[in-house]
Amino acid sequence: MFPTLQITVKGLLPTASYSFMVDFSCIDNKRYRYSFHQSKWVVAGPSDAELPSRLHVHGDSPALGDHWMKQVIAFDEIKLTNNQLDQNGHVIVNSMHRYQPNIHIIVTDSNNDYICKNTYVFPETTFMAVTAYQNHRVTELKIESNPFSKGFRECEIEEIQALAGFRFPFSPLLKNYFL
Amino acid sequence: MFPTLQITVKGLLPTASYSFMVDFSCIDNKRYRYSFHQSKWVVAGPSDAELPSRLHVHGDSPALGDHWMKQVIAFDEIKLTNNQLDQNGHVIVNSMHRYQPNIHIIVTDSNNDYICKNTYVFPETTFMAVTAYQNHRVTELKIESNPFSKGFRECEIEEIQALAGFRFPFSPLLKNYFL
DNA sequence: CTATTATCACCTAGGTGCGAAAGT
DNA sequence: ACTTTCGCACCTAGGTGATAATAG
Repeated sequence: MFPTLQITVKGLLPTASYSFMVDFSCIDNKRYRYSFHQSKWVVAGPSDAELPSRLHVHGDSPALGDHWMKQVIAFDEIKLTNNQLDQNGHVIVNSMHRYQPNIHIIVTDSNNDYICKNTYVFPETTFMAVTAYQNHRVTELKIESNPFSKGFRECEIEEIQALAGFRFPFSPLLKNYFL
Repeated sequence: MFPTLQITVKGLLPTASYSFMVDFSCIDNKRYRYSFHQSKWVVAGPSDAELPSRLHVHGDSPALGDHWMKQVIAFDEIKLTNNQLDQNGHVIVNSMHRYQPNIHIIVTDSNNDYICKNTYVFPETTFMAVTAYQNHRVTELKIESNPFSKGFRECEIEEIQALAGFRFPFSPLLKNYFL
């Protein structure tokens, strides 16, 4: 899942135990398709049948409030799949449906038994699940922003940097500019 | 550090909180050199000055007894250095000295405050710290056993497997045997 | 026709010993 | 003469979109 869902938290009890979890809810009961003509997503019918969302538990859970508060909490281990039979623990979603990630903060006692939870929802994190990008500008945005997509960047300076193996303007070997 | 130091534990309290740590003690006050003639390490003088060993804390710490008991505990994040000024948190050792890893299990309360600890020492894990292998049979052993050294293996079958991209005797494409 | 899957080249990130060079 | 450092090729491991093949 890129970009990565990440949050910072304040106000936890430093020595209390918390677990952080994320699930995904289908935002409406609709299936979408992308209208190339209108350059936007349009409703294509009612939503497909959906299994209850799998809960993704942040790998640091359970941990003390102190731990969660001292750095950005990144849910960079979340993987999505459209395979309803998935055995890898990935979160199952329906392609062409809109989703909203929900962040749950669970408070547990020293035995990690449940005490209570709060749920936080950030509407700006909604997204459309797809198996292929429908809009080239989204592709471009991802290529520009994801380090693993550097091989697809067209920006000239980036290409030369990749060939040269170093960053301007610090060149250990000037001749490498023209490989 | 390869091979990786790893242990299994039994008999912890499933809901008590533990931290696992390793430090390294110089086994004797001697510096060694490798006698190629005698094919063994011989004492070369008194040990060099040594700073107190850095403590390596297992990344899962603190965690419940339950967590530690349900899988092998691998200290695969330990890194050794001979740089006394190291800033990366690696464990500092003197080259050409013999070391013994010591495993500490610390029990903490729900606030992660210290309660008590036990230390376990396995003499079969002693090793000589080096900056270059002194005995080619050690090099060979490491090349054969470490997956990251596959590029140096001479065993023919391994080489062909690497080229073919699959393992005998299950060949998706027989012609690939002779690449 | 549209959506999905599988394979691929191309990356990031980092763990190996080799061998030349440098240090002591 | 012995020890250490550094850049290198070669790996493991896995995250990208492109593309062609497949499914429905």
